[in-house]
Amino acid sequence: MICWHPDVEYRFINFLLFSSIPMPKNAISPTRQKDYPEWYQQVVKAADLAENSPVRGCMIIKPWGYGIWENMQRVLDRMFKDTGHENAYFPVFIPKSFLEKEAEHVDGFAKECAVVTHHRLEPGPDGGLVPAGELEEPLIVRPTSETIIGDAFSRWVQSYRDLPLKINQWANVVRWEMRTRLFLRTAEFLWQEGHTAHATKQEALEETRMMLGVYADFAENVMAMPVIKGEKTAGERFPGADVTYSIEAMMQDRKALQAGTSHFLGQNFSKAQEIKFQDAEGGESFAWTTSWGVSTRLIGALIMSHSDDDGLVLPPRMAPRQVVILPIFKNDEEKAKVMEACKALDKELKTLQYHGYRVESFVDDRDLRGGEKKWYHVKRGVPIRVEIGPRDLEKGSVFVGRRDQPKSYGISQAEFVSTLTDTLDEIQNGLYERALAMRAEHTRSIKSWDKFEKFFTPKNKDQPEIHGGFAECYFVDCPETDEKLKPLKVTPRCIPLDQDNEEGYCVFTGQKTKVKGIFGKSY
RNA sequence: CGGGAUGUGGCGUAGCCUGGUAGCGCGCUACACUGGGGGUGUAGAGGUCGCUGGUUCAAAUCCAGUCAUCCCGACCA
Repeated sequence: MICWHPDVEYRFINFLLFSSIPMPKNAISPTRQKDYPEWYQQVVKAADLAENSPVRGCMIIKPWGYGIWENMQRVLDRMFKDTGHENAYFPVFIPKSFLEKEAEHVDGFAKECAVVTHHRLEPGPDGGLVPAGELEEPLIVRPTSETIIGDAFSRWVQSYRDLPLKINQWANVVRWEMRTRLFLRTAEFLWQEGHTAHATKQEALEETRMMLGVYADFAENVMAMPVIKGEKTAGERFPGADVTYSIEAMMQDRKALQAGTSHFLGQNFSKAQEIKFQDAEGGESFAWTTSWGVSTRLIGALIMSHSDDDGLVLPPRMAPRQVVILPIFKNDEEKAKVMEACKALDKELKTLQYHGYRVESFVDDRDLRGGEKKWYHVKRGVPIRVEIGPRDLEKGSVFVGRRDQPKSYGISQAEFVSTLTDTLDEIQNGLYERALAMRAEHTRSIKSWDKFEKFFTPKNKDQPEIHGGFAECYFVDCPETDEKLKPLKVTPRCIPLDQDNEEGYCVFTGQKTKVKGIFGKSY
């Protein structure tokens, strides 16, 4: 600068601050890189999925979030029925004595049970209401329903002809957690729990694995979320189960999320609750039972699998609405024409079928500024935005924005409609491929403790950056292994069902073994 | 339940150290301009500073207690 003058400098700074220098702008702050947990919270908020409730640890699921859950329910419910299950409903309250029957089960859940001790409120001395009418036997708000369903099963099952018994219920459960996060861990959550009883061990085991397969199929093909099917180690097993299987997914911060579990309960619950039957030979046997479940946690998994720094990204098969139509006009005259065209397109799109269901589209004709409206839908993860304005009407075209890519493009309306379901599939598959590539990039086969330790240690200890991932290691499931992992906050996620059966040495104990496990930090 | 922090209009916050009855941003309302993009301007509405008590002429500001929330641990879908 040749001559300096305060005013000049002021204008220069002003220019820098307010002129239209294009700055990379994201709808969500902070970004994933900067503060992943906070990013997650902001996405939930910006997409209007849920909010914290007046009751600590509980959440209010808002329409857009509940819409996702309804889609999950719809698809899963059909899958359950296709594999021979029926829905039923059991009470939210469980007599305390029921929970006491299975020792391991008690240990697992007692610490986090909500207990009902009274059945009435009376005016208190200070004007408020105080509980009165103490119950003779306290009731537990179900943390899971093995015990109360098992009790029913014990009455329903008499003969081998009553088996198998395959029941599912959609319900809410309560677990009084210390620390909660929307969708990932809440004190009350929605889920489905399947409970089955079988005449033979073999059949029960097959059921357990089949349902694990159903979950994996759903996660990968409907949620576009790649998962690893595997068995849980002893330390991670469901309280009271002989074998616990799970599907494990990698989130974008490279932490693992258990997305669904399927338990082989052996005869533990049937013996505790006397689920027994007379077999064909006239002898008396205990049934073999299973239980399996997924919860609203899947919504958390969905968010963290695909979303970006502009907010939620929904795979089309999960989106409550696949298409939003945005009318663009300047005056009433244009509005009339544009709205007519929008409604016609909306109607036409709704006649299309996508994976067995109607395509859901809607016209957003709210009186909002264009940009605001666009970002509203970007943040909510609507897969496809269609803009229609006067110019498009003349050309018979539409302007299309896809949530999975930054750029918009023009296309003839006829072509848009005829290729819509293909485009949706392209988005759906693209999201899966992207998540799969991300997981592959951060999965390592690790053979030494040194490398293992390094893999899971952040460079910056005070403000840990996103690091680690999945480590695939030979290991022996024993207390020594668990102890060694503790300081790293790494846990065995699962023992994958796919094993190559080659021999190696346990990374933690040095013992010879054929078993490989997946290790990671987890939610 | 251990360690740390916070509690001010719908949301986010300044003020608190050095007491003198609240300021800002976003949002909201109205109008105008603008209109393929989260724009601009003008005018408004909205709080007594978590709760209780104390110190003081005077407290959002100091003290005590209490409740709630958040973060870090132990526990967990």
